[in-house]
Amino acid sequence: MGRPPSIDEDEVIARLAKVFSDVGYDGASLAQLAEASGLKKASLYHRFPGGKKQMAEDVLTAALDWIAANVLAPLAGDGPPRERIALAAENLDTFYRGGHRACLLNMLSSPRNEDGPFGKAIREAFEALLAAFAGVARAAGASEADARARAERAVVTMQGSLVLSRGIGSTGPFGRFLDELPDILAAEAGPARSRKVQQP
Amino acid sequence: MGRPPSIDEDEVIARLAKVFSDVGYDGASLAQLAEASGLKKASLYHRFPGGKKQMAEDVLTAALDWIAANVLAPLAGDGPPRERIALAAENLDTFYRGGHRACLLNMLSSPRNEDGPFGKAIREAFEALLAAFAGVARAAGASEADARARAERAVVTMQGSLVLSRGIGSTGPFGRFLDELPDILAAEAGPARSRKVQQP
DNA sequence: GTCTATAATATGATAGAC
DNA sequence: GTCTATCATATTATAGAC
Repeated sequence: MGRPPSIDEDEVIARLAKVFSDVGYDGASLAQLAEASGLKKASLYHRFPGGKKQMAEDVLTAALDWIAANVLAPLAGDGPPRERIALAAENLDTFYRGGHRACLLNMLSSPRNEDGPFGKAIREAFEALLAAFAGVARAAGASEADARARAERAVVTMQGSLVLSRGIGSTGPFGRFLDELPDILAAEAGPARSRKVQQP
Repeated sequence: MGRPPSIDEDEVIARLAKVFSDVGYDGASLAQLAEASGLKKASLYHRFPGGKKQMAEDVLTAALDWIAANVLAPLAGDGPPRERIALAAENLDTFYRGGHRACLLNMLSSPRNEDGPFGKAIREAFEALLAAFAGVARAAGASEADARARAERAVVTMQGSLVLSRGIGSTGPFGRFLDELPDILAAEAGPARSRKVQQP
């Protein structure tokens, strides 16, 4: 048999993920991917016979699996909704490195979803996240329509805060998104309480 | 003298802008840029001696000028705040083609703002937009801190809704952002009115 | 100002030794 | 399974005619 793997597959995927998250699909060259992974180009092709496209696919799949296990699953749990949300927020913070890492769903997106090799996976991932957010909002007492609106607001705010954090070079916006996530998804106050939000 | 310009410069910039918005900086090849602009590669280099980098810079500058004139200026006007916001929203709808076009600030972003040729312009553009939004929120009666929070929420929602619209292949999220923009920036109700939002 | 033709390099990918 | 060496192509960019 050949040599033993010099690097764990999960570690290779993790290193490739950083490159794709940083510079996107087109921006990632094989030279860069080889450098980052610690493998030579030919070794990368041995592990990913489908080439760069497969690398990105496997990276995306691994990311979505992680999100499914650490964000979607907690949101669908059976504890108090706000506790589920807090756990999901904590894991999103880990996933996005506190806002330092861009979202693959944004970095791998193509102009029209249907084109591009990842359009279908990206659309399904967004829809799964929307469904999970809506589910916990529903569990917190929102109507079906309100839950959907809250879920969209959560996804939109997450993506937008990541874009702005990268744009201004500060993780502030993403941090504030995490802080606000519970109130975005679960009604802020009981039915009889007066509001204090949006008033100085 | 040489031949007259076969295509108006503004039109060339507009066509290049579409390419960069669609596929980003790295994704845009000179073959693609030449095809889209209607000029041959050598003619593009005649107009943009700095090459692809200058094309993207000029495209970004033109976009930011348009935004300054059609979004920032209206927001800083002297009419009723909600009218200023309505005009800004209308022009943002035009600029982003109803949500079909991605934001250059997102497509040209680099991992760390400081790297990349456009980081400084992008950061300044975000800050100018934040300042303009905060200004109109302030004019609508918000405190300085509340105005800043509302401005950030507006920028974050705009960027996030564009990302989600592209991701799911529907302009719905961006359309809803435009609808909500007045309430994001200006207090929704007078001080004495009870709330109806976020309750089914 | 635009074009055809071409240069110089980087890219994605493969062959074949160990 | 990893590597060095290489291939074919696409890329950015330039030269020079009109």
